[in-house]
Amino acid sequence: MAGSQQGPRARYREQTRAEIKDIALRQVAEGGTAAVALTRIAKEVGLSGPALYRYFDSRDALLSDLIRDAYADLATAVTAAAGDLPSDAPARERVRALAAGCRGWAVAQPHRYLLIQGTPVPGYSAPPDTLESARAVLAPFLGAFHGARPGPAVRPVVAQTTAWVRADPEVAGWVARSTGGADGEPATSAGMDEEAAGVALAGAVLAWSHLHGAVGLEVSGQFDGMGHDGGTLLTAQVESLADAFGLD
Amino acid sequence: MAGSQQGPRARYREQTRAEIKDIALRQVAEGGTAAVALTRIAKEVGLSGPALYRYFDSRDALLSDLIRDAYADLATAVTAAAGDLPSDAPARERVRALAAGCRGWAVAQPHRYLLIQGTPVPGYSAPPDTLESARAVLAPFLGAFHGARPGPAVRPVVAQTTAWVRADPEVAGWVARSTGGADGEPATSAGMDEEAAGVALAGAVLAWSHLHGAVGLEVSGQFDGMGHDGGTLLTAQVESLADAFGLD
DNA sequence: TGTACATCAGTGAACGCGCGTTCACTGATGTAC
DNA sequence: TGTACATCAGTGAACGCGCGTTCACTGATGTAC
Repeated sequence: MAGSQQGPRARYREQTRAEIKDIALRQVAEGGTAAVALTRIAKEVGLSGPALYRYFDSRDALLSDLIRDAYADLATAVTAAAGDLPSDAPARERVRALAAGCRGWAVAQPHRYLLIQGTPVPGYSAPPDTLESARAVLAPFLGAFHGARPGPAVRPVVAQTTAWVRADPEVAGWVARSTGGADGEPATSAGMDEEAAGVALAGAVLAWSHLHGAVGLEVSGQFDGMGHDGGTLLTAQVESLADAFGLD
Repeated sequence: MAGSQQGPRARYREQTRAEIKDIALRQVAEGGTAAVALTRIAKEVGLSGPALYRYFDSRDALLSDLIRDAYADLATAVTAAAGDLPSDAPARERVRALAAGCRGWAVAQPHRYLLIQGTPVPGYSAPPDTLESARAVLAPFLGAFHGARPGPAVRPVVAQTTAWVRADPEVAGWVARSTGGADGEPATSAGMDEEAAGVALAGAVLAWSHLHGAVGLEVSGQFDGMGHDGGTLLTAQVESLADAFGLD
């Protein structure tokens, strides 16, 4: 009834879908998004070209799926990194772990990271649920920055995110839920909590930007031959960020 | 004799080359690197397809030129931003100006920035002089971070860059030259100066990473609908960086 | 100033390629009575 | 348990397309004497 129980036909179908995606991912790894070609996928999976249309509506639909999966997977990795910590771990350590988890995932499969972060694909518009997945990645960071004491350097960002939270109740609700506040609390309406939400959101967005910078440079190979370790760079940025937010 | 004096034939040639590049750039803006098509360029510029081969050896050669130009142009913009400052401006202000200059250039022509920073193009290897251009972009930052006092958060990066400077005399020479030290000084060999070079280089690399993060997120449109201003984010990161390096 | 020659811009035809996608059709697998 | 029907996976042929690039060739523009 829940759909998890499925006949052999449906199972085989999922299996083939997965195989198609695997091959497509390998093509991404080898030549970027532009190198994904249904014709070659079909050949490799042992099907005729048109047969692929039983599994994906179009090439774009396939790409959308890959991006969706990558986001979801990254979110899982980051969440797992948070889960490995003792629940009383200090905020700074949480941020460290989250950042390291994110980088670890990206470095292990650069092509999938580029799928998320890379140049928008020509003529291709991201699937709408991407936003939701992006939020899933950010959510753990919100918790880590909840209750932080932002210093002067980052205060303008806090002001901006606070305004954002105030203006968009939907975002406010998301932040409130993600910072682990009980669902019952009216976190959305109380003025004090809006400010706290702004702080948490500012931290998360800044963390995301730091990650995008350090990991992006590393993954796109800009440090090759520079004798540079991307991890060191990211760590430095994360520590600076933690300092700027007065984390313990 | 210097080649700047040229006949009308050569001038017309340069003009056509420029026109071809303009159209190619517009194609990049509209659909990414993959959308650059010689056939369509030829049609638009009023030539037959094969005629383009009088101006560029191949499609890859054309793309290389675009990337080269973008790098050079960004370097010019950043250098100009540095030049607008009074020569006795404090280091923090220098970094601010440099970062703002870089972002300004990128935001004004996002597609060219993506050409530099974006996902590596499938099957395309960057032209060798890219490295030199990248250095030209970084050079002004070296000057700004020269003589900085790095705090604990960024010290691991400094250690790494110092080791790098020590190991690669060519890089050491570049840093020495770019920090405005007189060419006569043996900046490469003296131990004290190697440390200073490491500090400057660490600052520059970190600045680059911060820029890549904030500007990259903004340019690839990840803040759209977030009610977020990329400039605020970048400023916050730059101030944090300046703090971490103890800039005045 | 005029002529002979070299250089260069540009053409049109042709190459083969792989691409995404549609269509009408076949055979196997499930489902309902 | 057996039969009738619906669903689904997969095929092969065909579509038109735009692409990068090569080739042999023409005509205009410069250069040398």
